[in-house]
Amino acid sequence: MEAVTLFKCLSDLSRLKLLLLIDQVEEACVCDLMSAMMLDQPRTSRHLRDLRQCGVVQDQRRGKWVYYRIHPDLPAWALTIMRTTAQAHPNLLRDERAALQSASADRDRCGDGGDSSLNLLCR
Amino acid sequence: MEAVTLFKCLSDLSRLKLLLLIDQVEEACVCDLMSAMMLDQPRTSRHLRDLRQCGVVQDQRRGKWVYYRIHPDLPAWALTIMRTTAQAHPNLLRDERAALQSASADRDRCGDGGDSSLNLLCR
DNA sequence: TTTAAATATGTGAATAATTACATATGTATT
DNA sequence: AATACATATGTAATTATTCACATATTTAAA
Repeated sequence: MEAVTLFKCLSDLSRLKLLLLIDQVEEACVCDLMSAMMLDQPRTSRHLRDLRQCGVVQDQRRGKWVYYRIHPDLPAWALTIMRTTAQAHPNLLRDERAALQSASADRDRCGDGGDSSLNLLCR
Repeated sequence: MEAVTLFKCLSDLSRLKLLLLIDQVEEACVCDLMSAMMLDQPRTSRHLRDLRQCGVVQDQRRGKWVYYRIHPDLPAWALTIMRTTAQAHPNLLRDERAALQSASADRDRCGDGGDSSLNLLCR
């Protein structure tokens, strides 16, 4: 991966947050990411597509949901850069991480493949 | 410094190279940077101004020349990111570093404040 | 005080990135 | 097969970035 490619991905605040968030939670569906980021659906999807096309994340469909995670082939230096950034900015993802955690907690409570319409945070 | 600010600086190949090059040689004048990068003067100057405005480099005029160096207040995480990138891409600056070294060697040979018109590489 | 070298900037054109809104696709459920 | 939910994409408008060319500024030297 070219250095500039990664930096372009990281040079937009939404994409940067999405990427660091995905790294921190291992895996997340678009649904949870957009609600955690308070970003509308098309924009979330487009940013994720950008990240995917750069090879920095991987998507996997499971039923209705599409889950994103860091691409397994992402070189170590890229991970180092992402994590260095996250460590140096401990508050950058504060709200988003809290929202994401409570969303997935809610889903766990309501059943995983279950009716997400009960989950207010996932809409 | 905001993370996105640094990544914007690094998301253009010329700026990335300029920045890593400056870091590696401690200090360089615009003159040498543009010849090493084989970039025209206005573009070199504009990129350096961008880097300066983001607070990532510092300029200092000494006579006719303006010298750029990494800003002393640049946070450690930013340096880590730059150097991680450089380490992971050992060939990125190969030609530029060679050109820069031979240019400064030439200047040393011809005398430092001296007539740079004899220095073919510095024009 | 003219000249030349080094660097910076004004400005319009060209390109690229981002957004907004509508609509399409894929999947499960009824 | 009809419906609803999750996600993706077409497209036009907006905004930001980059570029090219000319010109300005600063400094040293003649």
